[in-house]
Amino acid sequence: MTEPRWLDAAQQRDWRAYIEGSVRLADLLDRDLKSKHGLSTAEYEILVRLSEAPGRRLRMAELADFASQSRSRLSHTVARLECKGLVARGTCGADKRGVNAELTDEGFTLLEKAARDHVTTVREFFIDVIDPDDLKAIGRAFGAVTEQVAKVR
Amino acid sequence: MTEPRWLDAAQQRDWRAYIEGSVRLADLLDRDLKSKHGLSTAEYEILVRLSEAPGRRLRMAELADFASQSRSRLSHTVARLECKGLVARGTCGADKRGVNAELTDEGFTLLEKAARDHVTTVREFFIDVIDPDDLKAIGRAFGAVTEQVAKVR
DNA sequence: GAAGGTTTGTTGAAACTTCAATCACTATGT
DNA sequence: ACATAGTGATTGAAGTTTCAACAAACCTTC
Repeated sequence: MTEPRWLDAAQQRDWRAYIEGSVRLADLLDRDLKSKHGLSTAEYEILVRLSEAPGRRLRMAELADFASQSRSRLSHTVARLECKGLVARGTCGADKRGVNAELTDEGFTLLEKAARDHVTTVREFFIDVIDPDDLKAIGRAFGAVTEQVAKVR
Repeated sequence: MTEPRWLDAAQQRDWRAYIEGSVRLADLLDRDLKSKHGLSTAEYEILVRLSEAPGRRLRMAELADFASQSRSRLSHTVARLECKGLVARGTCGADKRGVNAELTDEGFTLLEKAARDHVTTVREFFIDVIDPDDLKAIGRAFGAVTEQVAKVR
């Protein structure tokens, strides 16, 4: 059994700080969104992506990709959002297999409110506690991570 | 309704890069651990914390804290780990409410194997694709995030 | 020393995610 | 034109997490 390249003390500290911080932050953001607007982070992410798409609509597969969710998970979640009246589903013209998810007016209104609170919380617990240069570093680093993960997918 | 302080373009780019990268990385690590060793990230985290504790044992509440999990979740997860024979539960002497979770030899052996593979994957998709200075920045930043989150809990 | 409040850990049900199977449609090759 | 494979999306069941309620032990204070 070949010995792996273990992390040195500093790398381990940084990696663990990241794990702990990211879990705690995700937890907090989730509770915040849920308590104030009844949305999970996953649902919020879906609404955001739809709101930015042309015509506020996207095919399920694209939406799944933008929101970093599996298709199955997206199906279930969109079904729930449809029940709440925040999203509507319809067939898209060309490909009869395709399904479009579209943000309803009600969904857009809710999202506008949720986004305001959300950005405030993101600032309070993330942006405003981080040195601006460190934030840039985070952007670079996680861009690289995404690229690397994409290579094997 | 007062207008919130929205993120500027660069902040938004960095924040989104982080969200996407962290979700994709967590996903990948989870699948990796599960396929190679049958462990979820949450279970792995628990085994790691136990392995580092004196006597390889910890009270449930401490373990929950170290592993950034709710007590309820920990109860369920430890129950599953106990079924698999990786962890054992016993009462702790002083406080009769307390329960100790202890890593079994079998659990330790599995963890040793899992940790080797895990560190390799963490390197491949995180450590080794990030500039060392950026990694330090991540450590600083998420340390600050953890502190800030801890203030309100 | 008993009442009231807090902490610890578990439980069951509800909500959510994952996994494998499936269905409907499209694309390809012969 | 037909068979075959591939793609898009959904489904139900199994597994996991969250939530609220609970019981047992501890702590305080009168």
